[in-house]
Amino acid sequence: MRRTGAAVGIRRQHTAATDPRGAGERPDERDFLAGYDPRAFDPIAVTVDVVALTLRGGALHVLAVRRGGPPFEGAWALPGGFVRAGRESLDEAAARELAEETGLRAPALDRVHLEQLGSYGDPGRDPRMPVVSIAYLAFAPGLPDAHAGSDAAGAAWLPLEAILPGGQPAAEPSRPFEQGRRPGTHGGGTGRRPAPVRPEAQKSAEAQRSAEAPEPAESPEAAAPAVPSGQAPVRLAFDHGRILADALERARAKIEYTPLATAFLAPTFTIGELRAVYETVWGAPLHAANFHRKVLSVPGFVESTGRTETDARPGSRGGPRARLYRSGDARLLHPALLRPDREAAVR
Amino acid sequence: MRRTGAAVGIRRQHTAATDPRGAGERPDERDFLAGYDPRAFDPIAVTVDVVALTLRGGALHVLAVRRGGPPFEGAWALPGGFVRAGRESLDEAAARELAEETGLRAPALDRVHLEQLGSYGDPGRDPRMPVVSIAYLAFAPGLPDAHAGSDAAGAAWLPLEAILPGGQPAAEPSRPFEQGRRPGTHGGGTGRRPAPVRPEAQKSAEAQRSAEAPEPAESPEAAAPAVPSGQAPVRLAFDHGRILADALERARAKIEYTPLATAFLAPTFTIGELRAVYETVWGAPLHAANFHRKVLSVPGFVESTGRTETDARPGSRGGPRARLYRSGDARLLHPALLRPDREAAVR
DNA sequence: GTAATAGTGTCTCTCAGACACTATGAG
DNA sequence: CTCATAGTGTCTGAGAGACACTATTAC
Repeated sequence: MRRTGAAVGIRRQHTAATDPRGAGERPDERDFLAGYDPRAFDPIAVTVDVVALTLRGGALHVLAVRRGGPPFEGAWALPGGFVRAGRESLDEAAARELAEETGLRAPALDRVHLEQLGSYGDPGRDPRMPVVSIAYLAFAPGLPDAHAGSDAAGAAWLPLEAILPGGQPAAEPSRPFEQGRRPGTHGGGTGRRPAPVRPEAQKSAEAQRSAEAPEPAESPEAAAPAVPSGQAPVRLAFDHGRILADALERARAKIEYTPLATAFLAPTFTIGELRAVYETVWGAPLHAANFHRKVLSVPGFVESTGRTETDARPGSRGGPRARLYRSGDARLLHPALLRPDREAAVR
Repeated sequence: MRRTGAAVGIRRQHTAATDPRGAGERPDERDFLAGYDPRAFDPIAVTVDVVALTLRGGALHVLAVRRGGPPFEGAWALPGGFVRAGRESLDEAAARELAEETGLRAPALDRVHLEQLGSYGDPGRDPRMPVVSIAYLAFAPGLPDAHAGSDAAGAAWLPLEAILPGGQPAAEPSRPFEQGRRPGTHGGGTGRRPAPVRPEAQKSAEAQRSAEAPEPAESPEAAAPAVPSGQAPVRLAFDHGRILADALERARAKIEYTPLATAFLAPTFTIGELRAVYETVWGAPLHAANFHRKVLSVPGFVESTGRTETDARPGSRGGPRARLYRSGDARLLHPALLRPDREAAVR
């Protein structure tokens, strides 16, 4: 029997037994009436949760807020909130939540890519009441520290590797972020290319917090988990771990056939920076020369600005000034970039 | 609904109505109340809608129900209904709706692929009240006539071409279902089986009602549209037209990289039948010889049964007996099948 | 100087697409 | 017989991946 990833098998549900509502009458009638008085039904809360991804110092980070009360008090969770019934669309609600948590305003916010990821509504996912969450996925360029926004007890960018060690579903031999990048570990994670492991990615987790990306000023009163320190996997509240995993897989797939990787970068960028995005999100090193040629060969992916890097280049180890590009007008990459590996994902 | 005594804040969130984004007070306090009594919020109804696609006589059909009351009384709509709060997951709700509408029971229903498509929650999409719909997409093998299920005034399989003439986004020169086999065009294609396909699809609208798919006992009072007669595009109720368009695009993309096309077929099938699925869903003719080789070369896509067609082959105009295959165990096609042309279209 | 990067050239292998061709069976 | 299909052989062009190589800059 087929069925891919998120597919569900169908089982026959029976419901009659426990249905407290009228037995004889046509369900449609009930629905009709319920349509006018939804309170005849058990209420379901509708929220949006946002998985906002960004790159800080060469590592993927996700925006998280600290919960100030039970359940999961003190735990990290995805930012989100209730949809304002009838007054905003789901997309608008997600954008609003993102803006509140990041403190971004219009101009900067426009550079953020936001798309719907999926909905989560398993019974019991919130112990208090039935809640359906519509999850959104956001790609943002390097952002300043998260605002402990208006309605967030504490917000911070957490390194993804602290939450999803190894990187994700579909157990692959290639462990994206942690493994293979550490000095002591065996050569290359994927095994493909032992040498060119990018040092940036390597030191990212630590180096970042200390120097380039000092963690956001923690909400003072919150004593609990500061930004997690590398090793022990952080468990997100509710089913947010699963949502995050789904989001990561979506992000990895999406940059294959769309130019959205550029959404992680400044308006102008070098091919090397773009390659770093792919390497970080996919968790695998890419062949620099071929990547370069490939990107320039896909119509509409990037367009030249005619300029080159001029200022001091952070972390540069030397080399010629790279040319600067901006995002092109293509919405789909054609042909798509191919993720290395993939073999294992099939079975 | 259950509530736990000590509940605090469902999530840092302000109550929608007030949302003073209160200066001093901790938002979490308000959350406390909000989480505790969701009725403090304007209620949002949560429903699932199912886009069930099947192939009947060489044309894509979608399951639809006729609305028995306002709004959109008499119009066709996607089958769907309210999620039973706290007692079923979204997936289960979708499966339940599909079962009710198709009248399918366990064994047959297990062969149906069902996956979440996306959520729709624009304000005003239902004139009566705020409703968020989680849409599902189903691929089903040729199914019998739709049951006027327990809660459906009338249910029927409508030819997609009657609703989305021309087929959908990305307006292509290739018109999916209507475009005829151009004599002189290379062998295969939508034009493959000129006899069965064309006329069928064309007359399907009428023929179906009279012979092959007699409309489910029409809801007597509903005078409105019988199964739409070919030409005038049917407008679905609510935003279901857009949902259907999204579903079709998803289906077209999904069969590229998953073996889900086989979900439209019987447990065993020929390569020619499989190709007909692709041609119908993509609305474009494929090169028969290359398709054949390609399918057999993708690991895990199909596996041979060792048998060949034996019975009378409907619509056959001669030729050798085709070998029979069944679906393989791959979840992803590797490398993927490529859709002809491709242009722009991204969400 | 060394080391690392930007960018180009070019080879090989895979695969998609096109065509040619044989074999089979319905009418 | 004709004609449409099932299935195989094979060529060509595009493109991915690998490697070699030059040029440029930080240290």
